Amino acid sequence: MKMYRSYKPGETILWRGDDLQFVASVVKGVASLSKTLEDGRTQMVGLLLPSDFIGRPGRETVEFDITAITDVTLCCFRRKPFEEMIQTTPHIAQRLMEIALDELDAARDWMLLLGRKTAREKIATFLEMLVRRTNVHGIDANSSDLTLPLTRDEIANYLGLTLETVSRQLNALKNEGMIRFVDRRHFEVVDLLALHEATGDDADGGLPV
Amino acid sequence: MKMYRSYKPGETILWRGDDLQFVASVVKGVASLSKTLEDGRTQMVGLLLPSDFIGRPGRETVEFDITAITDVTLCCFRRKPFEEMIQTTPHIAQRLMEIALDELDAARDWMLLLGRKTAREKIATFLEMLVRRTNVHGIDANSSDLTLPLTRDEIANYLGLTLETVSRQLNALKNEGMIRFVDRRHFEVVDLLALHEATGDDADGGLPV
DNA sequence: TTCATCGGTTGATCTGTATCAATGTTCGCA
DNA sequence: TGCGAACATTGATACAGATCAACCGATGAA
Repeated sequence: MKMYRSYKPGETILWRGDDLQFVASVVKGVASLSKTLEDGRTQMVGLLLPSDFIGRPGRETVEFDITAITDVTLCCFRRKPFEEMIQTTPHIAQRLMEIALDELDAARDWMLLLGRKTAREKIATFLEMLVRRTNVHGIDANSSDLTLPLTRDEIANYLGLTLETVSRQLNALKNEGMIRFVDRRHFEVVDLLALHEATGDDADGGLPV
Repeated sequence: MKMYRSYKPGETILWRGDDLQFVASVVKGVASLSKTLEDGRTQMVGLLLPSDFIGRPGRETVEFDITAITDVTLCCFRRKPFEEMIQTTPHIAQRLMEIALDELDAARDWMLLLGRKTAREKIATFLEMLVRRTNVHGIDANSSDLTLPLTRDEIANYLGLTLETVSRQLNALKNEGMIRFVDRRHFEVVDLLALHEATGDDADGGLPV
C-alpha cells in the first residue's frame, strides 16, 4: 500500500509521458518539474519541496519531467486505492483542490516573471522568494545565511535565462550591496528593501509561496 | 442566490485585491486575467471562456485583474452558500479540483512558452491553440475561417511580446504560406503541419487545452 | 463629406540578453 | 598531492525583439 523510494541528485524520477501507477508525496529533498522543446531548450515549471504532491487523480501520465535536485525520498501509494479514497473521503478532495489552487497562483506569478521581468528583476524575485520561504519554514528571520538550493544552471532554467546572465546579475546585486556571498551556495541579504525594489513588483504583490 | 451580470468590452470585472463576495461562472464572452508590474508592464495569465469559473473557496480576494474582452455575461453566486455547498456535496470539490489541475497544466505549458519560445514560436503556438480550441468546440474541422478573439495588443500581452512584434510575426507566417487572412480578425490555416513545426513543440507535446 | 480615433502595419535604430570562448575555482578521488 | 570534472566567472560579439516614429485604413460622429 505504502512504500518509500529514494533518488540521487540528477536522477530522473519520472519522464514526461511515463505511466503513473503511483501517486507520491515528497518526504525529503528538492525535485524539479520541467518541460522541454524539440531542440532541447528547457524550462522549469515548478519545484517540489517536502510535503508537495506528485500525481493527479484521473490522469495516468505526467506532463513534464521530474528530476531530483538533491537526495530525494518519496512516499508512494498505488494510484487506484488512492483514487477510491478520494471518492469516499471528501475532505481529501478539498485539500487537494486547495493545493492545486495555490500552485496555480504561484504558476501565474511565475508567468508574469517569465513574460515581463528583466534578468535583474528575475534574480531579485528569486532571491526574495528564498528569503520568504526560508522564514516561513521558521529557520530564521534575519535574512542571513540563506542557501541557494540550485546551481547557476538550474536557476537559469527556473528563470528563463542563461547561466551566464544569472552569474552576472547575481554579481551585480552583490556589487550594489544588496547581498553578500558566503560561498557559492550561501548568501545573506544586506538590504532587503532594496532587494524588494529590484523585483519590480507592485507594492503588495509579492509571491504568496 | 443566483444572479446575472453583464460587462462591456474593456470593462474591468474585478481589480486585484478586490473583495470577492461572489463566485461566478462565465455564461457568454471572453475575459482576461492579467497581472501588472509597478511600472505598468502587464502579462495576461489566463483567458476565461464560457463555462470557466471565477473565485476560489477559502480566499476572499482575487490575485489579478479580470477584464472583459468581448461582451461578457456572468452568473454569480454568493460565496458563503457556495462554500457550504462544497462541504456538503463532495463531487463538486472533485470537479473543482479537476478544473484547477487542468488550468495548472495549461499554465505550465504557458510558462514554457513565455520562458523559452521565440516570438515566431509563440505566435505559431497561439494560432495552433485557436485551431484546436475551435475544433474542440465542434464548430468545424477544416481549420478555415478562424476568429482571432484578441487585438494585436492583447495578443502581445498574452504572449509576452510587443504588438509590433506580433504584427510582424503574423505577417511572416502569412508570407510563408501557413495562414491566410480574410480580414484583420479572421484567418484560415493553409498548412497545419508547417504551423505545428513552427511551434517548436516536442512531437506529442501540444497544449492540452 | 470631413475629420478624429482606434487598431494595425512598416521602417529605423537601440539594447538586453544570448552566444561563443577562455579562464578560474572547488572538490572528490586516484 | 595532484588531477580531472563540475561549477562558476568574465569578456567579446551577435542578434532577436523592444522602442521610437511615421503612416495606413477602417469606422463612426458631426
